[in-house]
This record gives sequence, C-alpha cells and structure tokens, in this order.
Amino acid sequence: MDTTSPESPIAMLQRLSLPGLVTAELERMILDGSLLPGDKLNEMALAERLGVSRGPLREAFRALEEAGLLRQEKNRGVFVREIGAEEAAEIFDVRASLEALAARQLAATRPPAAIAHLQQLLGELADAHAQADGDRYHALNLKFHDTLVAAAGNRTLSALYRRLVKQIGLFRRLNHRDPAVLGTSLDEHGRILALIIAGDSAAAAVAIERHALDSKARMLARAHASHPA
Amino acid sequence: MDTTSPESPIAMLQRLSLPGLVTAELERMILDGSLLPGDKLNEMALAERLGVSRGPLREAFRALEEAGLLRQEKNRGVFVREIGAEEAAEIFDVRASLEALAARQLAATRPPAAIAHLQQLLGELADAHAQADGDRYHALNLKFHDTLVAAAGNRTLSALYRRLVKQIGLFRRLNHRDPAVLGTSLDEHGRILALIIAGDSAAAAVAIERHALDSKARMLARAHASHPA
DNA sequence: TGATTGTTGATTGTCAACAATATGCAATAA
DNA sequence: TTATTGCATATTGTTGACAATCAACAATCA
Repeated sequence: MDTTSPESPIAMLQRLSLPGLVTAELERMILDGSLLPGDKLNEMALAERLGVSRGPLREAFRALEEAGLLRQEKNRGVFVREIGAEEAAEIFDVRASLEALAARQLAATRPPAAIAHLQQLLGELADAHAQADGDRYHALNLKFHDTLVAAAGNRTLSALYRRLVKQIGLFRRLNHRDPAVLGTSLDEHGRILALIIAGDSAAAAVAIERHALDSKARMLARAHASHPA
Repeated sequence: MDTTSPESPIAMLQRLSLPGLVTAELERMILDGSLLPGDKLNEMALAERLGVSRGPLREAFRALEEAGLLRQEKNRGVFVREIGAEEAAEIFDVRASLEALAARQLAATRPPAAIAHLQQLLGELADAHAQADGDRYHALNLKFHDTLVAAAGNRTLSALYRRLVKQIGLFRRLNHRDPAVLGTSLDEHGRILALIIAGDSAAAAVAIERHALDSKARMLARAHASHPA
C-alpha cells in the first residue's frame, strides 16, 4: 500500500468521478475564456470531446448551474450564463461586504504565516506593477484577495467569496492592462495590509470595502464606456 | 392559447423538468425534517418512490450537493450533510454580514411597500409572541429577515442569504419554544425596523448584525448545553 | 477463538437506446 | 412575394441495462 505520495493512485481513483472531473473541466474552460458568456454547450459534441457519455456531463451541468455559471433552457440546451452591469454591481457589493468581514476577522487574529504570505504577494504585485505587466498584476491581485479572505479562517466565507469571483468572470471581459488602474490599486493593497497588521479591524474593513467599491466603480465605468446602451 | 392564468399549463410543462422537480422535492424534504442530517439517500428506493428513473435523481443530487445540502461519497452514496458547531458559527458570521449589508441598503432606499410589509410582519410577530406560539414565531422570524433582505433589492445578496439559511437548517435542531428567546428577539426586530425607517443606514447595519450575532451566541450556547462533547 | 478469504447481493457509476422537442429548410398556398 | 404547412434532422430528456464497487456474511485457516 503506497502511502508515501500525497494521495495514492488508488485513493485518487476512489475519490474522483466523471461528473466531478467534467464539472472541474467545464469550470476551467469558463474561467479561462475557452467558453464565453452566451455560448451554448452541445451535450453530444461535448460528451464526445471529453470522452464520456452524456449522463455524467448532464450531472456536471446541474452542478455548474447551481454554482451560477451555467443556465439551462429545457429542451433547448445549456448556456454559459451572461451577467449584465446590474448583476455585476450586485456581486461587487456583496463581495465588498464579504471582504470587509474577512479583513475584520484577519485583523483580529493576524496569523504570522498568512501575514508573511500576503506581504510576499504585495512584493510581487509591486514587481508586476513596475514592469507594467497587466496580466500578471491581475492574477496576483486575485491571489492577494483570495489569500486574504482565506486567511480569515472562515471556510463558508471563502467558499462564497470564490463563488462570486467566478461569477464576476462572466461579466464582459475588460482590459486589465490600463496603466491608470495599476497605481491606485497597489497603494490600496499596501494600506489594507498595514491596517490588518496593526490590528485595526474597523479601519481595515472600511479600507477594503472602499477598495472593492472603487474597483466596482471603475469596472462599471469601463463597461459603460465600451457599450453605452 | 391560454394566457389568462399566471402561467399556462403549456408554459409550465416547457419550463419544468424532472431533475428540477426532484431537486425541489428533496430540498423540501431536507428543510422540513423528513430527511435528517446524516441520512443516506438510496438512489433506487428514492427513484422508485418519486416515480422517476435514477438519471434525473442523480442530476438533482449534483445540484443539491453544490448547494451545500448534500454530500457525496463515490461508490458509497449520497448523504444529507451534517453541520457542526464550528461551521454553524461561520455561517452565522457571514449571514450577519449579509444582513448588515441588506439593512444598510434598505435604510437608504426605504421602499414604502416593503416597509409596510415588514411592519405587518412585526405585528404578526407580536401576536405570536403574545400567544407564546414558538413555531409560528420562528416561521415569522425567518419571514421577517428574508423579507428585509429581499427588500434591499440585491438579488445576488438574497440568493446567498437564502442559501445560508437553508444550510443552517442542517445544524442540529433546537427548541424554538423557549420563552426566554422570544422577548429579546421581538424588541430587536422593532428597533432594527425603526432605524431603517429613520434612514439611519449605519445604525441599522450595526443593530441587525448585533441581533444576528446574538442569535448565533444563543444557538451555539444551546447546542453546547445539549451536547457538551 | 480471532483473523483471513471467498462469495453473494445491493448499490452506485456509466453507457447506449428510445422518446420527445425544437429548429431549419423545402414545398405549397394565398 | 410572403406566409403557412410539412418534413427531416439534430438535440435534449429519460429510461433501462450492464459494469464496477462495496458491504455483509459464511467458510476456512491458524
């Protein structure tokens, strides 16, 4: 019995199911842009492409539908869900509230390992900013926030937060490369982390919520500029 | 073409699917206590009982699993999820945060119809309290909070809130009939609504969050008294 | 007697087939 | 020419069958 690896092939086989794997694969395709909002998912083609029968695929559809990433129309098929400006605004508001809770809780506990990790991410954010590497900055930005929320130690909170982050990905894609976005955002991360380290729960919550709502305003302004209607 | 009723039989048939109906039925069974935390769901028996084949039932399982109400063990079956005190505490914290956001937004908008509805519910709560009718009080309590959150007008917020309310139902059942619980809770509802009507967003948010966290403390204290573990 | 092996039956996981529905295109009528 | 009807095809919804896995029990061994 091989127990030297993190997870043995046997244990992995006992844990993984086709619906689970298909769910993960579809989610990946949605998040990385292979599947776009509004795209229709053809069961037969997709089942053939993934090398499974339609049953597990349909199970995966139901999971992703409940996760808010797909929508089903009976007898007409399943589509990647589209999110408009109004719903995006709702998501941002809720997300800001969840982040504020996380910052408040994190400022109260301040686990050294998490703080160190966040500080490292801040450094990497500064690097990406110095190199005007928008893609890298964006990815690190997400990582910073996710790490912060996870470090609060409330798994229900983390799960909901991630759920919303995935959903907001369905909002029309925006250009992360605009240099004007980068500077403001970097300063804010530093300030939020400093407040957390200082143990100022209330100020940290306010700062991160303000930061999130600023992001919302910027994103919605951009979306409005691209499509005035 | 019959369009006089809210939804014609044809439209209903076009909308409703077996997986959707089964999902709703299982959820009802979980929420009304027909299915208890830890119960194992036997596919064959349940499919026969509901008069469907196992395919739609499995689809329903995936949806409810994603909703946090069921958990699957591959090759061993599906179980109603159990929630312990730690997770319950997490859920309460997040719920309180969401309710605070709702109260803040509601105090800013104060839609007359929603306010009237909440005031009516408050009256009904007082009736139930006067009659020491714990079950009715509990149901109205849930209704009051749900109405308040929904009235904030953020559908993402409402959906997440409802998701958490359903999940908290998996926590061990407690006696709602204890008279000591009733008085405090009624006063708080009145105070929260008054602050909302007064348009004091910040105070309303603080009051409702305090209320929610008080509920958390009471529920956890009771759970601890029942099972010191 | 306790541990191990073998067998059986129940259940879960997946697939393929059939029924039902929607869509698109061609033929027909006005 | 436009609108309507009919037909064929593709796709979705559901079912039943088969394979794989697990748990329980009986038989055997040390």
